[in-house]
Amino acid sequence: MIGGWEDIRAEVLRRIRVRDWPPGDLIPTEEALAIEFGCARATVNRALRELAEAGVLERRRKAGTRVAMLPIRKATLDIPVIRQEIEARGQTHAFRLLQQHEGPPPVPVASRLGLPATARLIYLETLHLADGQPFVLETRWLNPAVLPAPLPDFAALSANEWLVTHIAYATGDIAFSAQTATAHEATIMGLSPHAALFITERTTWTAEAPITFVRLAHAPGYRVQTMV
Amino acid sequence: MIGGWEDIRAEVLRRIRVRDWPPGDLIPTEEALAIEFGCARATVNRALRELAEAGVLERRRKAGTRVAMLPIRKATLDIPVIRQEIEARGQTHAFRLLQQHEGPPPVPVASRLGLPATARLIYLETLHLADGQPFVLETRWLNPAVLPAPLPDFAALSANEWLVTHIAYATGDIAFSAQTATAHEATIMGLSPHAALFITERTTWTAEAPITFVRLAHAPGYRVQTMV
DNA sequence: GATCGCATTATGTGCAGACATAATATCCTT
DNA sequence: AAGGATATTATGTCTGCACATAATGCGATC
Repeated sequence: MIGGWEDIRAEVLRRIRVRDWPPGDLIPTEEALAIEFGCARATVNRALRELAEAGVLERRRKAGTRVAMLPIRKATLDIPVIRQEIEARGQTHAFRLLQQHEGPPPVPVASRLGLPATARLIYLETLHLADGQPFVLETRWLNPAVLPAPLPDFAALSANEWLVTHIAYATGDIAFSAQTATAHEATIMGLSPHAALFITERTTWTAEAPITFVRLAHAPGYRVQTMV
Repeated sequence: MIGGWEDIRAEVLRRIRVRDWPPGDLIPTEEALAIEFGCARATVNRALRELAEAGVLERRRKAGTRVAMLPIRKATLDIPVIRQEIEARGQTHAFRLLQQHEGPPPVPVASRLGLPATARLIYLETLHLADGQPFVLETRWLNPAVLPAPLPDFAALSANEWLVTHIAYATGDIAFSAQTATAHEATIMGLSPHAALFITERTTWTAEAPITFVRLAHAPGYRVQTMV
C-alpha cells in the first residue's frame, strides 16, 4: 500500500541507505519519480522537501536534487519555560529574585544585544528551585525600551514566564557551553567551588530591537536531550 | 503585495504578536482564512502547518487551530563531523587513536544501547586536535555485529567519518551536559584538574539494531550555537 | 577566446476540487 | 441519565494543472 508522501519519503530514504543513490548522487527529477510512484508531482515534492529540510538531500532549482555528501545532522530540541521543565520532572518549581536594578550593562552583554554600552537596562538575578534545591541561576538583562508597560513585579512573576506571554514569538539565538562555577555562583547554588555548570545563553529580538539577554547556569547533572 | 504562504505565515504571526489572537485562542478555520486572504485553502494550510511545526500553533482535526499556550520554542542545531567543524574554523584537523580494544561495555553504555552487558563491543579512544591543540576527546563503543566488513584502520581513518560514509542516515538521540574533567581527561587534554568540559553524548541506531555510543568531551571554551 | 544574453530545465509555489481521517457534537435508545 | 451509534466538521492529504523562479549551458557577439 504505497502512495502517501510519507511512503515516498521512506522509499527515498531506503534507496539512499542501501546506496542505490550514494552520497553526492543526483537523483531522478520530481516528475520522473512521480511517474515511477504513480502519484502527482506535488506529492513527490512534499516528500523531497521534508528530506531536504532534514539535511538528507540538497536541492537547487534547475540543478536538481542530490544526496547530501556530508550529512550535517540537524537536531531539534525544545526550549521550554523553566517552570514547565521542572514540573515535567514531577518536581515543584519555586524561585527567588536575588537582585534587581537598572543601569548600563557590561560591555559583552551590550555588544551581544547590539546596544551602546550606555543604554540603561534592567538587570535581574533569579534562582530557580526544583523541590527546594537550586536548579538554575538566571541572570538577565532586559531592554525596557521595547517592553510593554507596566512591568510586573518580578519577585512574584518570573521574567521567564512574563516574557513568553507578553512578547509573543520573537526570534533570537541560543548557545550552550560549559563553565566552571564562579565563587559567587557556587555560594548561591550551594555547590563545590569548581563544579561544572551547563550554560545556556539566549539573545531575543523583536523584528527591530533587542529584548533580552539571559544566561542560565544549570546545576551539575543537567542535560539537554534530543531525538533526531 | 500579499499572497504567498510566507506572507500568510507572517500575517498570522503578526496577529498573534499583537494579541489579536491571544494564547489559547481558537483562530479561524483554514477555509475562512483562505476567503479572507483571497487564496486557496492549500496555501493557508501550508502557512499554518509551518507555524504548527515551529510550536506556535496547535492543530487538531475537527477541534481547529489554536495559539499555543506555552510556546515551547524549538531550536535546531547542526551536528557536523568533527573534522568539518574544525576546518570551518580555519584550523587544521588531526587526530590520534589512543586506545582500541574489544570487550564487554560498562553497564551504563550497554543499557543506553539496549544490549546485554555481555555483548562484545569495540572501544575506541580518539583525541582530535585543532591546530595541534586538544579539541575534543572521543570515546566510542561500536557494535561490530551491525557494521559492514571490513573494518578500516581507525588509526588512519576517524571512526566519526567512516561511520557517516558507511552507515547512511541512521537515527539516534543526542544529549548535552557539563562535567568536570577527570584526572585522566585533564592529563590527556592538558587541562587544569577541575576544568569544565562540554559533553556531547550520542547514541546511533539503524532501524533495528544499535550501532554506536559516543561521548565527546570538548575542551573549555567550546560552544554550540543555534539560530532560532 | 571571453562575455553577454537567451533558451532550457528542475524546483518552488499556487489554485480548485476531491476524498480521507479524526474528533467532536448530537440524537436515539435503553 | 447513561450509553452508544451517527452526523458534522476542521484538518490532512492527494490530484492535475499552471505559472514563477533560478541556475545552467549553449550560442551569438565582440
